[in-house]
Amino acid sequence: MTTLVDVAKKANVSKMTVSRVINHPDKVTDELKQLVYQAMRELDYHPNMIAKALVNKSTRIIKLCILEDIDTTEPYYMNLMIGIAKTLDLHQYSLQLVTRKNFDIGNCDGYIITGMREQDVDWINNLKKPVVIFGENRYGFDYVDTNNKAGTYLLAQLALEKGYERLIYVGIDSKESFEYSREAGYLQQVQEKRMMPELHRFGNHSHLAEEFVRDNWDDITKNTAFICASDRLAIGIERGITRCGGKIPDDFGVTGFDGVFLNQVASPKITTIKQSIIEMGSACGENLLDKIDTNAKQGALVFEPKISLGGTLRE
Amino acid sequence: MTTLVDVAKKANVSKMTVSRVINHPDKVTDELKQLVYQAMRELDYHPNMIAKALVNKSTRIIKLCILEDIDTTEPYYMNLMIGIAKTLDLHQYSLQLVTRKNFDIGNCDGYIITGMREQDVDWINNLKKPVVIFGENRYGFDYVDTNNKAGTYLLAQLALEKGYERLIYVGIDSKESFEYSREAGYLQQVQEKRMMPELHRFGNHSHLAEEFVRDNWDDITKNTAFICASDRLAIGIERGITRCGGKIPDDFGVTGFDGVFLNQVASPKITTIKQSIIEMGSACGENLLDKIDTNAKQGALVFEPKISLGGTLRE
DNA sequence: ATCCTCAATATTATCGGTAACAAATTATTC
DNA sequence: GAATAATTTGTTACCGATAATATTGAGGAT
Repeated sequence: MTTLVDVAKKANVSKMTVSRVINHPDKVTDELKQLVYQAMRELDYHPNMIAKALVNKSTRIIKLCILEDIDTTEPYYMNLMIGIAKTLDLHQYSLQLVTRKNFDIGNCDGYIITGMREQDVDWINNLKKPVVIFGENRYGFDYVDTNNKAGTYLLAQLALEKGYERLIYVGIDSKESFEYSREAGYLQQVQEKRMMPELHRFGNHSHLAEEFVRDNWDDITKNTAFICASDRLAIGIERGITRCGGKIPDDFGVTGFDGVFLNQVASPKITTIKQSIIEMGSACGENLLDKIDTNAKQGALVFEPKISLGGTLRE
Repeated sequence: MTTLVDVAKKANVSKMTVSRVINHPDKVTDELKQLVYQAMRELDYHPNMIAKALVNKSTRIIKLCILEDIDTTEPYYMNLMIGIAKTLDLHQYSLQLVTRKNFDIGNCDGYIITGMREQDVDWINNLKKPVVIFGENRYGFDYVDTNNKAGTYLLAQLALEKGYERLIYVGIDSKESFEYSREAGYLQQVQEKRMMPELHRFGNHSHLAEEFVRDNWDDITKNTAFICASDRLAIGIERGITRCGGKIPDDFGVTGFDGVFLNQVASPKITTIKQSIIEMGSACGENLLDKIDTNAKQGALVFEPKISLGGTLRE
């Protein structure tokens, strides 16, 4: 392994100059800088992160804290982890998976938190290290998420374009920010078209949505599309309609949200919002590392939603 | 953060003595050792891994090299990674995901390799850092795997106990060690019972197994059980039998192998071997870290298979 | 020419450990 | 009981980087 000193010798400067070329290039004359760059190239120099970490008193560990229950059959967290790990590995950081319980065991340089709820706010505010939240929030924490509002807005728009005349929103019975945003997207679309909003909320289980359809089958007129807040609910609606003898997509439309795994099981596949969780995970990592380096607020990083066409809307 | 020096002061010894208590406790008198332990406890001392890494010229990075294509919807690799990461995090190592292509970018302390084939042997032999293979092999590399032979042996035994009178083995058309072992398990069971072995091999796709059933439906007598080398093949067999009007499990039995995700989609669920990939991943990590510390061969670590009962065998 | 700035570069100390060597203590031998 | 060997503990140097401080040298003012 070539070190600073090797480069310094080759360039005929002190090792401090080499260090400065890397960390404060503006404080070195161009002439020397060129010499140093040249030497670094010739020796294929890569800084030793461990030495850096030692003097910076850093750990090169990032903790990923998942506050909700993990369903390992959902590739959601797999993708999130892959995305985060990709970035962290690139910078030679190590990812540590923690829960709220073992959160405080061992040091780290920063946190990525997902599944945050209102009750976690105080706790997060008191953390001493940089934090990035995966999932939108309204408490001013830096976060990365899909544009939830735009997602339902676009799906509702698409449903209307396909000729469905009534839009029923099927939401998740929860006070989380993403749910409000998804409702807001639906509402905005419906209001722009001067339609009657119809909202229902359930726990995020397919059978609850299915029951809803069966219980209200008589009131569900043909040419209705259901804008659902999750694929899970959408699958329940789809099943309910099919069991009641309704025809998808001819007489009824269904849209979901999330579309990672569940969609593979549904038939026909749900028209839904496809989130690039891997990419978003990477972004979480990048944001957090930036924040650690510069100590600067990162703000919100919002990914624009992409519609994944299934067979639950016409055409 | 308390350091060696803090502990040394408190215990009234030199920091070298503290270091020795940690790394070479046999070279320190019990008396001093007790003093030092006491001080460490009182100050809640945890060694700084980064400093350790610097002086040991280690990177605290382990590369996980997956040589086959990753299907992110299969929780297989997710679980493997979770298992490995769990162990590595505990020891403050960082996991880096690499492919054969970007394998040489950046340093590391050791490798975990999965999906190894014959053609990779020379390459692995030439690696300069400790290696543990995930998946059995016959080239003397340290590895972690399920006892593949015992798996099919047990499933075949179970099928016979349930009264199926003919056992057909449906294997994967590949020269990999695990496949030979699974065949061997079936063969041993069949030979012990002095039955005629019947082996078939296909690429690992459900539709190939399904076609096989349809093409040979006339020759497939009632009361036959299919011992398959993978869940994927088992699902194909299951579908083939059902489509041909056969009754599972009354007239036909099916067993699989692996049972991570696919099994959730099958109906009825396949009776298969359940592998605790997470645990095996942890074991890979432990083995590798041991190997890095002690430089000693770890040998093979074989997990005994557990049968996961589905609905594809009688009773 | 002398003194003073200010910028560019070099030197030194430090992060928290460990190995190699030196010193001190104890045990063994004749 | 002195000489020597063996064991235990302490000192020093070093791993590879960076911050703080010291040094050098060029240009400006007097």
